[in-house]
Amino acid sequence: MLQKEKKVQEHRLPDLANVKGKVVMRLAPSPSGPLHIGHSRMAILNDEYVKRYGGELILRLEDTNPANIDPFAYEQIPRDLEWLGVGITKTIIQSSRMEIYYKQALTLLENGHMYVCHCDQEKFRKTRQEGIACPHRESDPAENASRFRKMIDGEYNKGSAVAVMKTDIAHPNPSIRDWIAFRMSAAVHPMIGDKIHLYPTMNFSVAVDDHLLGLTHVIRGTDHISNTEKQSYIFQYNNWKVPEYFHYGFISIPDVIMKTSVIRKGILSREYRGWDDVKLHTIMAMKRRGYSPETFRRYWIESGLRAQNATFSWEIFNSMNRENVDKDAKRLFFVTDPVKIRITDAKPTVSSIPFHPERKEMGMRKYQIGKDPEIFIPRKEFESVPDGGIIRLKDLYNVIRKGDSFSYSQDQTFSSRQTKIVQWCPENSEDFEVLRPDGTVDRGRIEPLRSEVRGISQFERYGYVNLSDGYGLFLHN
RNA sequence: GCUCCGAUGGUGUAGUCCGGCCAAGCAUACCGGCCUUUCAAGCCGGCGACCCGGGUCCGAAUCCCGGUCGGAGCACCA
Repeated sequence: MLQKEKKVQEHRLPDLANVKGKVVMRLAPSPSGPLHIGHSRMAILNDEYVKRYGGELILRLEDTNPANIDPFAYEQIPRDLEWLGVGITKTIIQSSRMEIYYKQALTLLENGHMYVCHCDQEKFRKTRQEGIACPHRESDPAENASRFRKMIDGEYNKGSAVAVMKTDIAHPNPSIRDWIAFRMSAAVHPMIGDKIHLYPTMNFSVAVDDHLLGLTHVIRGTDHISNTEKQSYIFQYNNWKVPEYFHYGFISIPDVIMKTSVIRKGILSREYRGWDDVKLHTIMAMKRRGYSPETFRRYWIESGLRAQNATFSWEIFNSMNRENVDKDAKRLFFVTDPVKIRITDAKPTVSSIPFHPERKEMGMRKYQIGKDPEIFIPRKEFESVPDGGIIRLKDLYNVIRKGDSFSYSQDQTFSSRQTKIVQWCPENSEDFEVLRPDGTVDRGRIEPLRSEVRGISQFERYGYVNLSDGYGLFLHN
């Protein structure tokens, strides 16, 4: 059967400014854990533009803070991106580029654009807040360079020396005044071990790499606006061509833990089974529940990249996903909190219900129903029928309540508006559990032919459920 | 406090750069209808918005000024 093509207005991302031929863009997650739904936005937006204009999409793993790295992320992030349909053309890891950063720093130091500062953290913060230069700011470039080499060699401890980018000590925005470009860390880096203890800060390595990689366009959140200005000093000092920047507004996603460190803690404490726990919104977890990658793409394209902040809408996201999964979702009856009822003196029959009302080629669900059958219906429905009341067992027949049992109704007419239509399961149905993302479990009975259903099913009058794991994972209504 | 940004219905957006085709489009939610069969699907229909005040102009959601409200940044995180 032909599905009527639904008229959906095509949302289109605005054009990028200043495109000359191909574009080079990047994704720059920190490997502190697998990607979650929040990351999927920047990934898809960048991917869309590279696909529109042609060019390169570079995955740059930003691991210059050894204290916040999970080795698993290095392998999982590419998998997450692949599942989302994001086409990476090149992957680089910042921790393997230390020599490059050091070299750039030395040049900046020698040209007097950076200095090594030995003020303690408190003092550094205070003088900068007041817009006062510390004595180290005017030290000799050659001396700065030699101190920096000592930092590389690990001759200073954490906190006793930092390398600072000279900007404008009286800049109206205090955070832009002489910002820290390198600091010492005692931590052992999971990828490069403990041989290196001098690390660039994000603003330094990002600026250097954005240039070296030849980025033409950078789209990132508004939270990076002041970083863009900080980074512009490096471009200026080196006389580098500045990429085109665009900052999009922050989207807050309700009921989602965005902090990877919090998730990791929950995994360690066994609150979550792992990164793909149904209570989580990592790409892994959402994939497992049954969301389709097209949903992510469509949602983020429709959201666009306005400078305005917004709230993520699960209603809209789920509605889009429903459109993606419904055509392949076989229907099944799932009876929660089941009550077994006997139907007396019924007309023996074979129930015959399509797996999908609009796709008859998917076949029928057939069950032999005898003369005095016992079946299951939801307790809620059972309790709402008064003695003598009538209910329609969906796709079967009408029954009338008689005390605690039911009798077959001679009158089989009904109206979907006036008669209660209820899903049911035959006696040989199985126990079944559905895990919900709020951590609760719905227990009930599922019809035997569930064994023929893989992937996502629509449990009629209940919701969409992913059956892949042998038990149910609730997707959405 | 300082720096910067934004403001279209319940929610998400289109339109704003280059003022008229916008008495504002789409989606979702909601409401109603349809359907011998999903009181959470499907189809059809309906309700619902340009933050406020001035200005420019024949004409403003769109341009200018002021106000209000909201947000982001102000780390030896990214």
